[in-house]
Parts: sequence; C-alpha cells; structure tokens
Amino acid sequence: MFSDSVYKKNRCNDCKDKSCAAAILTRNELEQINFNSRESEVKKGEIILHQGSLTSHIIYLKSGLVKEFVKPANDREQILSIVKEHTYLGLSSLFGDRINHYSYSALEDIKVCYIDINIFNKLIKENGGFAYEILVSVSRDSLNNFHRFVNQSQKRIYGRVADAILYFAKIIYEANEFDLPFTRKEFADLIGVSRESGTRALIKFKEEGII
Amino acid sequence: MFSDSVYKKNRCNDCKDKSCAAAILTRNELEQINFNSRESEVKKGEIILHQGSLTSHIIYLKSGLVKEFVKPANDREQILSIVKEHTYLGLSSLFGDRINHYSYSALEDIKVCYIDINIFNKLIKENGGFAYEILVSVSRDSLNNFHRFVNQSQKRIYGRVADAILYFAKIIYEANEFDLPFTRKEFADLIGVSRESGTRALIKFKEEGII
DNA sequence: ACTATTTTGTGACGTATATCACATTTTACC
DNA sequence: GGTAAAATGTGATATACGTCACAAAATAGT
Repeated sequence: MFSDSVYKKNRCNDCKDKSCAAAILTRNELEQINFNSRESEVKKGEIILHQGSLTSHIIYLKSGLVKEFVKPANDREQILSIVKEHTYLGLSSLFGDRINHYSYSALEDIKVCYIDINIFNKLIKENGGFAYEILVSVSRDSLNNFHRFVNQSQKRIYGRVADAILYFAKIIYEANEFDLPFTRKEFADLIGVSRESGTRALIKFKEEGII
Repeated sequence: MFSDSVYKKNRCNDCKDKSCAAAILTRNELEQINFNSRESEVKKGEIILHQGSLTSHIIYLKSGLVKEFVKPANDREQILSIVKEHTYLGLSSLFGDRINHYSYSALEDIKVCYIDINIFNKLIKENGGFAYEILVSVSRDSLNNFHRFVNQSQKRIYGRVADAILYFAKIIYEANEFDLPFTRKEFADLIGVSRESGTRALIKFKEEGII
C-alpha cells in the first residue's frame, strides 16, 4: 500500500515506540496495522488535527509533546491537556460520532503514525486484550481530566499555577528543571486564566524563589 | 450463588433494562453475569459508592437518577455529573487503580445491580463487541465531561445556570417541565458557584419569566 | 543588520461573584 | 402538632481576577 512497506516488511512489529496496547497484539495483527498505517513528522507549531474534522485515521504520537485544546467561537482558547509520547490522540472522539472534538498541535517537532480507523476498530473487536488496554488508557485520560477539572474549579490562580508546574515536573518531564514548552499565553490558556494574571503569578513565584 | 438464582434461571437474560453493551452478550455470557451479580434497591439520599473505596463490584444503574461527585478535603463539594438509568457507574475508575475516584448517591429511589468485577473484565477480554460498547460509553462520558469542563471555565453564572437547566430538559428528563431533583446547594455545586449566587441567578431567571 | 511582528511586563480600573450575617420558610421528626 | 434542624432568600461588603492600554523586549523575516 505504501512504498516503504516493500522494503521494511514489518515496521510496526519492530517499532520501539509501541503503545502498551499494541504490545499485546500478535505479529499478524501488527502486520495488519503495518499495511494500513503511515508514519509522518510534524513540525513545532503545526496543527495535527482540527476540531470538527472527521476521523478517518487514528493518530498515534510516537515521540514529542502535543497540546490538546478547544477554541469555542470568539472565546479564549482552552488547553485541555498536554499529551506525551506513546499515546493515541483523540481516542474518545473515535468511539462517539466520529467527529474530532478537540484540536491538537505540536509543541515541538514530533513523529506520529496515522492508523486506519477500520483496522483499529477491527482489532478492538477481535482482540479483547487490546480492547482492554485501550480502555485502560481512555479511562486514565478521563480521570486525569476530571482531576484537572476539579482543580480548576476549586483552586485559584496560585494553586493552579503550582499545579501546572508540578504537573510538568512530575508527569511530563520527570525532572526538577525544565523550560515550559510554550508562551505565557498558552500557559494561561492551560490553567484557564488571563495572560496577564498568569504572568503575574509566575513572576510572584519567581520573586519568592520557588521557581 | 444467590438464593433467587434458583428460582429465576436467567434473570439477566430477560432483563428489560439491559445496557447497550449487555445486549451484545450471548445467552451464556449473560448467564455468567447472572450468577455473579445481585440486584438491590437504594433509597433517595443514600450513598452508593464512596470515593476512595476499593472496587470489587461494578455497579449498573437499572433505574433512577444518581449524582456523581467529589468532595475535596474541607472544600466545596463538586458534582461532576448526573447519571441516568442504564449506565455503569465509575467505569473509568475500574480500569485504572481499582480505587473509586468519585462518590455516587441516589437522587431518588433507585435500583442497581452489583456485578463481580472479574466477570466483567473477563467478558471484556473475551467479547470484543462488548468491549467496544463499553469503550463507546466511557468515551461518551469523557466527552460530556470535557464539554461541561469547558463550559464552566468559559461561561459565567447565567450561562452556567442556563446550561444546567437545558441539560435537565434535554438529556435527563426530555421534557420542558420538571422539578429539579435537588436542593439549591446541590444545584450550585453542580455548576460550581456558591449557593447564594446560584439562587440569585435562578430567581432572576424566574423574574424574567424564562422558567 | 534592520524593520515588522509577536511576546511579555506593568499599572489602573471595573466587576462578577464569594463570603458573611441574619431573617424566613420549609422539612423532618418525636 | 409542635419543636428542632435544614433549606432558602436577601442585603452589605470584600476581593480576585479580567480587561484595557501601553511600553519594553524578544523573535522572525528580508
């Protein structure tokens, strides 16, 4: 189907970046994915998926960082989450109305795989173990989001800033020192405050020597 | 296993309140659920599940209305969603760490079924169609919640009140006239505002004759 | 290297809504 | 049916944060 398949007999089987779910699949099942998928690179800042678009392929984030967001009409953009490598994008949209409910854009240069949605669904129905792993990951997302939701509605700006920073330290980078991969405006969109207020809070944190 | 099983050979198979997912199961699979589940009634106001508790059974809401909520330490209670009949409670907690992340309590007298978690997982792994339906429902939940999340962080009080009322009219009751099934405080907890502010907004709506 | 554009910092100001305090009504319970 | 407890309504007050306006700095494009 794709020219490089001719050369690399089973790219997916040898992939070092397989998802937990894909690790469950048999050689033959991976072969099916292999022949119905394509790898691609996306540059920093580019949009991978637009909210409202129809789902024909599922997108697997092989490496890099991605932001998941919505932009309600003439309203402030809201970043829903920061997605790490080895994750499928927009799983929950896949099983609903087949319309992507969120947008995704690359926070850095990334690698993604486009997998045919029909193969994906077929494997879910045929391989319960695979389905189970997908369920685990959809559920984990769902819980994380709820957690953020509750945080946002109950804490105010300093708490949110602290949460966001800790989130990056613990979950995303697993390190104590790092640079935020986006602008102040995006940071504010993530914690749901205005750009100015977000900045002010960050500065205060710096003054107090916490950062 | 349960005494009534002796009398009613396959209660689950004949159940008129089966979930979409359970409708996919074979007679034999339903039999397995039948022998590892128990039906029960819960009175209005009683708690069905406590956040933090361990999951040993999955709970299916056969009839009635339930509120899903969290109560962060000495903070205001936050209602996450209102759950309608024919829904599994806490699915997303099931596939994570097996700890219930939310609490559930009955908004009216309800009927629930407790299904052994091991049987449930077994069926997911063995019956891909069942797994797929469960995925659909977890995804739908997830999307709904996101939607609420975005709404709450972008609209202010009147918008939220309107959303909540429309939600009840369209989704929960599917009617234009209804009584809110809870107190003003709970209503406020649902839309994430203080009791007083929520009440004031409701009164304003009444004055303007919208309600 | 030099503009043009975008991002960031900072002050002044307005306002939505939380909080407090208390009166009134409704509900629950012997 | 009468008292206690919970739920509701209402005003006064405080404040966190959004918005606006503009300056400074950083980035990008030629």
